Amino acid sequence: MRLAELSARSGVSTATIKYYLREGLLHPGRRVTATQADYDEGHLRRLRLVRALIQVGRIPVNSAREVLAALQDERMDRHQRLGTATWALPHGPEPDETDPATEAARRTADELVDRLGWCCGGTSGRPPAAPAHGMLVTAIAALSRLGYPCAAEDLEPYARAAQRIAVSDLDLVERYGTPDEQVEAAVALTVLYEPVLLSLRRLAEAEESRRRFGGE
Amino acid sequence: MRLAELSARSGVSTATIKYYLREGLLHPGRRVTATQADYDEGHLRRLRLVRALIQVGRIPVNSAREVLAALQDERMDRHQRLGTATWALPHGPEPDETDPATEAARRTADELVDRLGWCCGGTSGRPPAAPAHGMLVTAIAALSRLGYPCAAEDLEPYARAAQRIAVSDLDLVERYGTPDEQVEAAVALTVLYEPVLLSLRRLAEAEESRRRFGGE
DNA sequence: CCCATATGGATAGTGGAGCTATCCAATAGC
DNA sequence: GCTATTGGATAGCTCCACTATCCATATGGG
Repeated sequence: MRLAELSARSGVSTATIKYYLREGLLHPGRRVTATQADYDEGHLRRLRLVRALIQVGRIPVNSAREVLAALQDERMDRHQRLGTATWALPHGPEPDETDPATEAARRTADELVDRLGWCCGGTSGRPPAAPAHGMLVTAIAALSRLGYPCAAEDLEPYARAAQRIAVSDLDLVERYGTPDEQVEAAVALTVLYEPVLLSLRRLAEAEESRRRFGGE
Repeated sequence: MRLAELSARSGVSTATIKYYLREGLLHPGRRVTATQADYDEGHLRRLRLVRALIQVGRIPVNSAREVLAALQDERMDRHQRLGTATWALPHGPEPDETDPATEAARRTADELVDRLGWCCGGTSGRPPAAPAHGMLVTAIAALSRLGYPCAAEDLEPYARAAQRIAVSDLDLVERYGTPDEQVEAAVALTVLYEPVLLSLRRLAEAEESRRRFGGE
């Protein structure tokens, strides 16, 4: 299939596809002549994934490139590929180390991780802290700077919920046969279930707020 | 306190504070002379909230203005103010109605909402669907376009987790005395717990992935 | 009282992200 | 042969969140 057809079948403009090709999000097609290239179903599939990551998952183009690179890196096993892909996801500003709230937040995060018995994510020892850990610390610091409580105790219900969610996630992933499929599934599900989760939470909050405060 | 002091105490540059004043995220200070204005602790607190929403919650400036406007609109009760504020939060692209996947996604979302017995969020009848509902439909459509399963059945564990999270959220909110404080708390917690939740999920996924696939 | 300094306000400019429009030479297909 | 289309390169556009400059007006140390 040629560029125009790839564009028609994906609903993405040729200009944008060319942009993704330039940015390395999409492999170049097989060159047929000097002025023509051939794209296959794999390109279509990849293009749809790229669009989903960028438009639905709101991942920046640069991060998307890294995520996609990780999921086809043959040198790593499933766990490593998933880890590398997750590593590349956007994770907001790094904690501001000059702020005392950050240090307290770090302790809270560590305590939480300890309570749950997770071995990744701690600051002390072990592999360099995951970006998600910095993200957590930044958010806790912001909350406490505003005077909102978020001790390990307050966060625990959220962490337990996250744990159950992760189990569901990996259950979904294991429905797929080959490790390759599993890794793509893991990335797609990690990223695309984020809006699902956030929107469900907002709907659930509305419901709970209605239940408690409705009709005042 | 004058602009320079507000800047020093908040860690936000005077240029940025002026920008927020222009954009209506921060009330102008009390004018003392033609060239001086006086800012109080309320300004400092508001400024910290604005920074948290924008930097940690990654809310666009325009949305932040609407959110902040809602939380001090005296004409509404708690439930309404919280709803209006949540309404203004960013929610990604609207579902693409020309795509058949969208229609299927809408049915899935409706079925899920039915199963849980939520009365908001449905498409049929009742108040105009919450933006979060569109966000959910878009995400489900994107997933199914990629060939990933997300029937109501698959989503139910996520929705149950969201429900528990919403209960925790509102419990935290109810720690605050006045409705005004509660509304601010609700908005701050809705927005600032999003990164908390996402980062906890990523950490939990890493843990679960290590448990299942680690050391291959 | 004087004058360097600081202040608040207005306006224009910056840099990054994610496309988008234009141009071009080489071909495909009639 | 001739027109329309293709892939590729490049420059431009729009939006966003700031940021830098300018200016008239106070302020405060001497």
